[in-house]
Amino acid sequence: MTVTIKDIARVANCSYATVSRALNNKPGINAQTRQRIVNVAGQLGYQPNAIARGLVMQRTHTIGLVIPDIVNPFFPEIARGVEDVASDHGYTVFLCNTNWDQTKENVYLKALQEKRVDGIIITPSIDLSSANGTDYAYLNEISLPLVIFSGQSSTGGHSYIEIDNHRGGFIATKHLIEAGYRRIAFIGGRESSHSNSERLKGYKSALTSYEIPIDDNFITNHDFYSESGYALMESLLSLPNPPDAVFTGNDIIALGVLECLQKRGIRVPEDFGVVGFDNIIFSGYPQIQLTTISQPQYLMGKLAAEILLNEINGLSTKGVRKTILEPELIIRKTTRKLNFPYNIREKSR
Amino acid sequence: MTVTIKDIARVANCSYATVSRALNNKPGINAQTRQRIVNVAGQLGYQPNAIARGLVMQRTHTIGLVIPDIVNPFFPEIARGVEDVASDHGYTVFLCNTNWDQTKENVYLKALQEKRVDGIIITPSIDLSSANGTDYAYLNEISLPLVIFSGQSSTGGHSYIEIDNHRGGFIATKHLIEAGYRRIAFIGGRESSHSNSERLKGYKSALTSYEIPIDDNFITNHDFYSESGYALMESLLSLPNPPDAVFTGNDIIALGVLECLQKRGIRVPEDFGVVGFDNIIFSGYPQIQLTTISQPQYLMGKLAAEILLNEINGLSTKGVRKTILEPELIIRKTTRKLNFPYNIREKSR
DNA sequence: AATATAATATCAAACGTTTGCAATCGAAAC
DNA sequence: GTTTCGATTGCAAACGTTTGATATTATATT
Repeated sequence: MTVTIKDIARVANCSYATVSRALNNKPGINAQTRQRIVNVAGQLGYQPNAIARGLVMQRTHTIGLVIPDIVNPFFPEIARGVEDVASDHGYTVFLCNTNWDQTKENVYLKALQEKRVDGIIITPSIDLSSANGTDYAYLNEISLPLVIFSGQSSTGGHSYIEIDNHRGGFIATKHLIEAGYRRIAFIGGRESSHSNSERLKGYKSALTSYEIPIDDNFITNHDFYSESGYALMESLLSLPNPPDAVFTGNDIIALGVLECLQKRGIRVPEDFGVVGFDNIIFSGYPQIQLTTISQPQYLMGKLAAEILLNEINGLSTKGVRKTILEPELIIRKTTRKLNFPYNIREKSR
Repeated sequence: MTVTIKDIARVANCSYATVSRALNNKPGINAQTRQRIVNVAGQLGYQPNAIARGLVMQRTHTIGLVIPDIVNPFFPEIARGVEDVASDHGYTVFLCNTNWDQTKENVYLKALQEKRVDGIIITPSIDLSSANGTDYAYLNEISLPLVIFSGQSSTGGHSYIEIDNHRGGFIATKHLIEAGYRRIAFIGGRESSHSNSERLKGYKSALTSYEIPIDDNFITNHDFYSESGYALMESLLSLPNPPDAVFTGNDIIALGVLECLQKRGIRVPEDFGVVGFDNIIFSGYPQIQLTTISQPQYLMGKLAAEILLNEINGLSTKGVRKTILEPELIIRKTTRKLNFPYNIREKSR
């Protein structure tokens, strides 16, 4: 049925070793025979079998990308970044979407290893640094090149790349404070997510810096979905002394928050400020104009892939590489301008 | 380094044929030996080599998904759908994002075949039915199970699934007409895209049904991106006799259109109506509220994968299967309510 | 006790490549 | 006319599985 190297050898009248060498531009083949073989291969419509090749080469030119939520526009940009560099280097990527499901994450990781991918990029659905060891020990058991995206290695044994989430949370909150909001709440996503908990820490740190007391009732977490943002906003507003601003775990949550606010007829930014995180493309749309913290998504995807590919090809200098990017505050229309002489001085962090 | 079936055989003191059968729950193995082997495998941390298995089985439990734009929220939902059913059936999916680049599409298709995927789901970047044969002959040369997503087979040789784009274009335009808009323009995406040209045909057909003349100046095409929608809206507005409504090739374009309109201070829906296509999640957000044509994205992804898997496993009744779903008009806030007694009768299509 | 039968285990080929080593072949060198 | 050398080419093993055919063993049957 399918044509193999042996078929070519038969019609080109040579051994299949020669065919292999000719087709792969290996040295030591007569130019004419090479040409003859190439012609025959073309005529027969030969398509090399990457599976067979992978078996002997112990390399599949395949990488795995494990992400928690392909529907959040943050991740497609990442995926595009890794995919672009992967394909530029002749690699193909397995997409694994976990829906924040740890079990699924484990299943995928196992499958990827069985499929003998050359490396893995993963956004773990839980915080490796705080998780109890047993849960996520498996990540440390992976001997493949692996880069952790937006999360840190629990052992320090893997490269990772992320934005400085703590700082991101800090400048977001600082901005709210400077814009004159005082009762600032936090609506996070998954409590167990690394990025989420770092952002929360940044939030707390900013409040502390400005000597604003931290109110535990103002700190909420649930999901990285807008429904969750909507619901938590509802509950925050029903507090006896509700907040006048909120910093959210990501932009999607913020959209839910905005929806709630609009429904309640609360004016943004006049009476209520909101700052998101990620700067997904939709946050910049004129109807939304969400103030947020920017992550260079496509670039981060590219970087992650480059780091991984270097590691795969043994080019990385001494293994583990930690890349931390600077977050950037994007001021738009969901926070008011600083025009209150509040006379506040930021304490050093 | 890595432990193989032979290692297990050695310590379990049996042949590796036995190990294989034991681990795969094949019959004819003594319960005790099986248990012993399973134990050994566990102790050694054995991970089956899917590459080797794929070579002998001629099956990789892998499918390819080729889409033109992972960043358009339409496609991540699709991807999630196919991935969910794939993973439920023990399949892994290669994600291939072409950025509407035909060359890239070809490269990917070749790579997928070389990697011996069991099947492919593809949204072709050009219209197969109208493309000149040579260009897209390659799709017909693919002997793998293949389902065409949102596009039709040029030969009828492949299954496909899509929404009725013609009808979608028709009801979108009809709605604009019934809402009282009269100078209705079309801002499409890729002219060569199947779905786009079908939607355009539907648009024309609706105008004709209502005896509204078709103005070629009102028919524009470029990209499926919002920048393109913005730019084309600009140019339409600079026409001596500009339109008062627009039907766009997809929601993303509509967002660009809306942005332009807002910038120009044109009131929507009072003075200008816009209808999109796809009903991506963001179209429903309170700040956007775009009237559009709905496609059940996740479901379509699931269906595509199910059809493909059936074909792979030889379950499909007699090969080619054509699935065409009904589009649904979602009326929101970018078109005004029908409150003009225009006294118009729809001609039968 | 000898034979038939069923249960279990092994052998070896196959899947389609790559590659170290050996073999061949001309021609150049002596 | 040998010998030697370099350029080509071929051989065969290896990668890690699966599986049909066969061999072995234990049990049941007479």
